[in-house]
Amino acid sequence: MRTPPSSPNFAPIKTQRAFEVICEQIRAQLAAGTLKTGDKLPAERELAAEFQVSRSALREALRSLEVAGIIRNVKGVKGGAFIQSAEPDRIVQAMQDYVHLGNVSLDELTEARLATQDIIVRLACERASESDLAELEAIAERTRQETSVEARYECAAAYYRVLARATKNRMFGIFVDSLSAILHEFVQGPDYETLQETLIDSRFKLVRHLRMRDEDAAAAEMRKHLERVHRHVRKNLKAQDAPVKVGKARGKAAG
Amino acid sequence: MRTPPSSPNFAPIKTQRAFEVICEQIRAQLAAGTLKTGDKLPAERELAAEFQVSRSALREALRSLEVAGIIRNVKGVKGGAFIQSAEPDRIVQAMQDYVHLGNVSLDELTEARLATQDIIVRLACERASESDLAELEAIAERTRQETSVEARYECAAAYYRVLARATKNRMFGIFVDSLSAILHEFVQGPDYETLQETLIDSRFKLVRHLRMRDEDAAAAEMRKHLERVHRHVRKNLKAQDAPVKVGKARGKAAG
DNA sequence: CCTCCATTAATGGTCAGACCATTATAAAGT
DNA sequence: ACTTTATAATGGTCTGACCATTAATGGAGG
Repeated sequence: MRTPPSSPNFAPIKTQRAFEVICEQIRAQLAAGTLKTGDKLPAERELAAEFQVSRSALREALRSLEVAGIIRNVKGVKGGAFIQSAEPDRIVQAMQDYVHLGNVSLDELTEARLATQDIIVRLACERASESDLAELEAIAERTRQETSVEARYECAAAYYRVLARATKNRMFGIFVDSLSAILHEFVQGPDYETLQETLIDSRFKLVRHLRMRDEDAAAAEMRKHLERVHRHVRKNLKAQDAPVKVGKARGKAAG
Repeated sequence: MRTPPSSPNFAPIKTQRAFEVICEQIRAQLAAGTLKTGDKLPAERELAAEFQVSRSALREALRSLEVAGIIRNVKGVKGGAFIQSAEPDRIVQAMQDYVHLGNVSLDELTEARLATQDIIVRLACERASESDLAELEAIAERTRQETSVEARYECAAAYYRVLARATKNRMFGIFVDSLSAILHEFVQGPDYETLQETLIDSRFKLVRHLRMRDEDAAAAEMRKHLERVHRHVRKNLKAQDAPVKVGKARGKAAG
């Protein structure tokens, strides 16, 4: 079973299913610019005829594209499949799935988050506009008024999102959103409230540092904050069965 | 059309389609641990009966899960839908789609890459085992022997992947893979070869720094390397029509 | 007893045609 | 001019069928 080091690089054969070919063609038109955001694809029955496949096969293709966030299906006359503008939701979903499949530990997530936020804070420090900063303050203020845990989480997510936006680089927004969404599943600790005052203080402090363009102070504040949250989350791992584990389950079919 | 600041937070209604409910249920079982990697779902016809939906609806659900990388469908007797172990491919695909939908510029990608690799190099510097380092050297050596552009790209991707793995944090691997895949579409410049010698040198130098655990030198080397690549890519933007643009196309249906 | 090959049954992939729910538009009524 | 009703297009679902692939079964031949 040895693999010669400079093997002829056989391409793994893969039965091309109809819907895959369709997806490829549409993705290709997307990459080529023939299709762009807002465009509408022909109706299903029509498209099926064009591709010369059955409607069900075509539908599976459309379903794939929809799940991938590329199109959006709308019912009724004048409905159809519309090319969507890019939303990071699907990436977040994909990362979430990845974690659920049991390959990433809480520590890894936290470390990635720490590192990512460090960059973000520093970039935001350079680039945040006054309106960004004002928005951050507004969100911090709103957090104080919210009571439900869920609403406060929403505020936190919004805060991080605005902070990421202040870097003027959308990639960071994606990373942050993904990590936030995943880590959110761990929160829900009972004494979540006790942290709140400290958290809100920290948010305001951070904005002050940003406004002073004090990169290091801002980064330090963020780090302190995240570590505090991490310690808290760690102690309150979602009760039942600690859904995230590292080990790879290598089991074979259990049918 | 104003949105009150503290609005009651109406949830956007959304017709629940059958296949979505199915997906949710399966995802839930996944998050709960009832389903785990390697498990096999019942056959389509059986599952459809269980959910009391038609086979087509069920298939659209399975298709979604497959596209999401959660299951893998295999034909034939003893075939079926198997829960997959986590592969970052889908995340990469999602990010690629995101970029294709026209929201991220080359500069953004490069900046994100620079920042990410900086972290990775520093962490790898702390944590890389000798076997990691040896593997990196082996890949660099192999790069020198490869001739085709495509093979060399493969080497580069492998190099970055191993480097990311050396951080012992899978999240970084995902980020890097995604960025690599996307940036790969930009490469393909004509004088790609002229860079090669410099590139390979750089790879070896980096490993030396890592082995000395000289974090700053390693990070600097990586930075220099990436900036060189970036300058090159920038000059050789894929001929035709520079597929990545920043502006948001806000057009409405063109059916 | 073992090996090899044809048969068979289960399964995913595809197809064809139908009906339902939703929705924008057109027509009709007031 | 406005409202109401019909109409037709469209996505979502259902039914039932057939095909291609594949693992297991079982028999033929050594």
